[in-house]
Amino acid sequence: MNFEYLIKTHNLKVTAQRVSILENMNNYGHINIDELFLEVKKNFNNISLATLYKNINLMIKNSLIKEVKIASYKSKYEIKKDTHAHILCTVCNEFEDLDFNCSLAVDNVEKTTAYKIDNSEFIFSGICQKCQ
Amino acid sequence: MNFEYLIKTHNLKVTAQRVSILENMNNYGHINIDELFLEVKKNFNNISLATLYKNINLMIKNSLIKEVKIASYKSKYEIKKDTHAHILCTVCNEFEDLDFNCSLAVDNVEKTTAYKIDNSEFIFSGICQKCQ
DNA sequence: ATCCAAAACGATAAAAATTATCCTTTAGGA
DNA sequence: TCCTAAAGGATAATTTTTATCGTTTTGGAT
Repeated sequence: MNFEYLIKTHNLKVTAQRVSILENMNNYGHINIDELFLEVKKNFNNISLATLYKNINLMIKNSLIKEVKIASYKSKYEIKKDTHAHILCTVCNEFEDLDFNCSLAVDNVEKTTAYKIDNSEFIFSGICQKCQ
Repeated sequence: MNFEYLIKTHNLKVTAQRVSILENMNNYGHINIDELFLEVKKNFNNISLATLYKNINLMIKNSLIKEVKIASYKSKYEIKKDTHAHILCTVCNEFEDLDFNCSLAVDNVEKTTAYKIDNSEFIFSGICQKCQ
């Protein structure tokens, strides 16, 4: 994935710190602030936590990344892609994307509520096969 | 709704503060910590914010209430009931329950992933009819 | 009704998470 | 190469949440 291009097309200046943030989000799939801070520190020993927060907030505002809030866990951040559901194992804490057709549900809800839906969050949680 | 009974059956001692917390959650449907603090203060002028946090955490642990986390909003709390979806208007911030068949989706996901699902969160957001 | 221990309360301190400020450095267009 | 707006790091301040502690209350046993 070309992170420089991704940053540019979202009207932000390209910095090495930002590229590193996106690289790590991409490697992890989803990453929380503490994990991200540790990872980015490997490249930029003196990166400020404030810089991390500022970038995350800015990238969210500019629709480059997305925050996923999960009850009793820290927020996770991911690079924006097509709407997709998530599934969490509350035993091993594995958290993954799900191949689930969200648009069917969205269409249905738009019809019954007359809302214009522009975002939907689906989080399933339970116990994965390995942990059962 | 009998809140005393609800508290007792969840193995907690009945206090006037807890009843007030549940009453307000029930009245609002969903309420965040700040709103709840203001409301409960009307009955208990000297209630401590710490007490509110302690009770919320305890009631969550004992499955009496539930936290709903929403990106870029403060968490909302609601009395536990059957799994249901939520919908948010990002213009007027109205937040309501949705009559949406979650169990169909859960069944589907259980089959395709081999997870044992015990909870699911569905949050739709967009613009309600009035705000369009 | 009274007593008692565990639990809950309020006040407050402490810790954790997030944001703001300020000065220096850098990105990227002119 | 120059210049300005933006980004970085350091740090302070603010906000949010949790822990502590002494007092009070709940609810079961007497």
